[in-house]
Amino acid sequence: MDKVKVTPMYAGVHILGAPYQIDKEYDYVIPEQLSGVLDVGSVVIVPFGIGNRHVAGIVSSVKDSSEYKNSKPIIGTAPDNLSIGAELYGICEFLKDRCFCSIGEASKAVMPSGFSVRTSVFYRAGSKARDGALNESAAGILAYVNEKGEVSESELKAAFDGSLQTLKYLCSRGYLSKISRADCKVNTKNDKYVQLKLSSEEVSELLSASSSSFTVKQLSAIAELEKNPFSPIGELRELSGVSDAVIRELQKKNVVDILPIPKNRNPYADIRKEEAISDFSLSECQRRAFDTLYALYKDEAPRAALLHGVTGSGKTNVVQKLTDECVRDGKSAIILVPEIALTSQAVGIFMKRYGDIVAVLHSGLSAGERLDAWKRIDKGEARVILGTRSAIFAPAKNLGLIVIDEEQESSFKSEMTPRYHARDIARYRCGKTGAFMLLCSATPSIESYYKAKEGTYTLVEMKERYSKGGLPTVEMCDMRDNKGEFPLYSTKDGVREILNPNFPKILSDRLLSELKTNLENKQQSILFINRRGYQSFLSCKKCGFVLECPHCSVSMTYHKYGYGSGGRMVCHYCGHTAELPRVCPNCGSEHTTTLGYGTQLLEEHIGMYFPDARIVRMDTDTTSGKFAHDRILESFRNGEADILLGTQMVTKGHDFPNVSLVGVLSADSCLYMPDFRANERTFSVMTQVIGRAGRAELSGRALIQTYTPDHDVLVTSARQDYESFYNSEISFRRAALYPPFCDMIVINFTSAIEREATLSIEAFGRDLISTLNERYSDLKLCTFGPFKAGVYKVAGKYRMRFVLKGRNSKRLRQLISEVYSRFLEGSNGDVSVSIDMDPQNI
DNA sequence: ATGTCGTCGTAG
DNA sequence: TACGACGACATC
Repeated sequence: MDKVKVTPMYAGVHILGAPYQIDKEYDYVIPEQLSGVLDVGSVVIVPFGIGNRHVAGIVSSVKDSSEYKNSKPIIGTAPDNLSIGAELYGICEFLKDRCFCSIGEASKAVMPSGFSVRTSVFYRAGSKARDGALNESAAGILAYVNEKGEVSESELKAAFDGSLQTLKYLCSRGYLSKISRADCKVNTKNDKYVQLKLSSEEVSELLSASSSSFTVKQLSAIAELEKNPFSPIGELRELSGVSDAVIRELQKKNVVDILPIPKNRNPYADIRKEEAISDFSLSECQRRAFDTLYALYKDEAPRAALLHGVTGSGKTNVVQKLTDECVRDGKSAIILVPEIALTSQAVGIFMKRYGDIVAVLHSGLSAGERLDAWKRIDKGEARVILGTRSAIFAPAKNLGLIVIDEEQESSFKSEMTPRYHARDIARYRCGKTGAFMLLCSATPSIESYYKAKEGTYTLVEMKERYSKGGLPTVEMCDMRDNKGEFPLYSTKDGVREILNPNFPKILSDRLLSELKTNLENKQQSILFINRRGYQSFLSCKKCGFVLECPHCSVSMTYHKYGYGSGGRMVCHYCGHTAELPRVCPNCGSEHTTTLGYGTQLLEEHIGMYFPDARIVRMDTDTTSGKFAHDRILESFRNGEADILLGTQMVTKGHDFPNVSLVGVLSADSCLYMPDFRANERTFSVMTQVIGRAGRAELSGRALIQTYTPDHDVLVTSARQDYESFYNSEISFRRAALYPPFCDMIVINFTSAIEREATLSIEAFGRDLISTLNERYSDLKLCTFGPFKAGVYKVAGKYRMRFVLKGRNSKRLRQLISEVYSRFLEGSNGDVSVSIDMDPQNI
């Protein structure tokens, strides 16, 4: 007898737009025409709710029976039968369990790109219209719909304002019927560019005219545009020192166009696989590491390893050789890097090596590009996947290897819902597929190193530098002894004038003389400083007032624009800007002053000491444009500048053969942050930035300016002595009960209404503690709070938090999920809650 | 979230 | 008696 093939008749579906409390599997009938087409992970359109609104859902199971008696039928599928597949659907469930998000929110993180489904509502003539008196507006709407046949709700709203009640009335009386339709969209992201519409003659005429109808700011924007007549609006804003409003004004005056340009330039188009793969051989040390890792990779069981190698030990080479093997075996590899800026470098290396089977995934790509890459991976055409955090969701087929480079970086943790850590997803995927997970770092996170020591991961160490230069020599520069910088004089017109009387003493004599030496020897230097902007705050000498952002509880930073005197106060949290006040807003005194220093001031300062030095500054303000990052690094690498100064960005794994000096301006500003990971981060940053010196032939040296030269973290990082640092840090973590000896859960409450935030977090806390005592007393859990977040107010919203310490067990997550759902059911939307498992910032 | 249904208060 | 506001309730 022939086997009868049973086609499943029902599909379990999760509604994508459903909030957490009601996010569960709903059973739908699979209609005839869709039988056999649907599978776990398929995106479908279904009727939902009493009004049968058409909404998007994702198939979570297919089955031939359902408990539920009144299942509705599935309407249809997304275009191209879009499906994330069973493996990625599994990740969504994992995310829901770990991050307390809905399947819909999880799938948004996992799906190819800005895919979205919008439901629109239409009205058409009803079937059973009764006669009767209609008021004027109802009759008008009815006539309008009857004439057009079918009209969208948005059109009706526009044509007859506020007609919602009337529409409802007409529907309930059968005059009209409501139709819901869902359409799927792939959003295109745009960059705003400004295009100058004047010729250079017209511009010079404008600029030289004694009086004109343009303001100073408008003219400075035009002058800047002349140099680059087509530039991103953000870059123009920074370079010319004007706000968007000024640029919009120019648009009104018909001098510029503001154009939305889809982010669709493919930055990697011109990189092609080289004819012959430029091969290299591994050093003895690298070879040993590779052999161990290769054996683990070959093992069928899921394995994980931590590759700990000092800066410059050539971890990338080992990773490449391992990827070679993975590719040769016909498997896929996912390689994660911490930042977009680092992808281009990696892309160069990998494209040349593997050509067309490389796919790149990161948030800087256009929606179309990302969808493209996603599909190539999904079809199995691309097998070497390179990207940032979200690339961990790549639909790789036959996964063999996941590499996380610089695994300690906090950028692997998402700060948006779902607040996942790429490392956890990697572990989950490797567990499911038997792939090999490799974490790489010169300064591993304490958690990972602990796991490696405990044997959860295999620890592989590389202690030798690949290059000849050896480790840089490090010198602590005790700023308490610093006698101050030598004064600079100008002798213009025979008058001796001190040029830098008001500058804070931020550079030690040592650093200045080393910089001088380097300039004379035509070698390059890198300076690292932790703050951007010109000066960190504005304060009144008379009353002590400090200018705060009106929307946030932080002080505003002074930013100088260009090298004129113009500048504005900027909030680094919400982006709000304000004029520099002439007098103290509190007491009216004229004796206000700006204090502290940032990248801009340092740049200006260095420029005064070394007028002939070519300096580039790299911080978020100078890297807003697309590829600005690459451009700056490339020009520095090519020797077009002598000194590179900037924030964290300058510390990341770039190879600069001609850099022999690294200076850290204020090592102390990284320490003493109110975060239990402050030491770890400082150690990591210090080690990385020191490691920038002396990569090739040159021997390097590093100068660390500090007020606490004996600080354990600085001393150990100066020696590049991770082991000692780890030992002291791990005993602190053990004593104070911090990860890895517990898991932390932070529950954040945010509301524009201060009282609401306080009241709801208190209610939540009460419910949590009583539920814990009554029904979860078996859990060992410490609760702290509620208290205000470190920065209480951001962008006008008050933030409260509740902190839990305990073991991240199934049962703990159940408790949290239960209390969270209960809270959501009773909430009115004034307060938003987010739950963060093992946050990177406390 | 979103929409429906039932109960209650107030205007007519 | 009738209509609108508000809360409970369900979503396959």
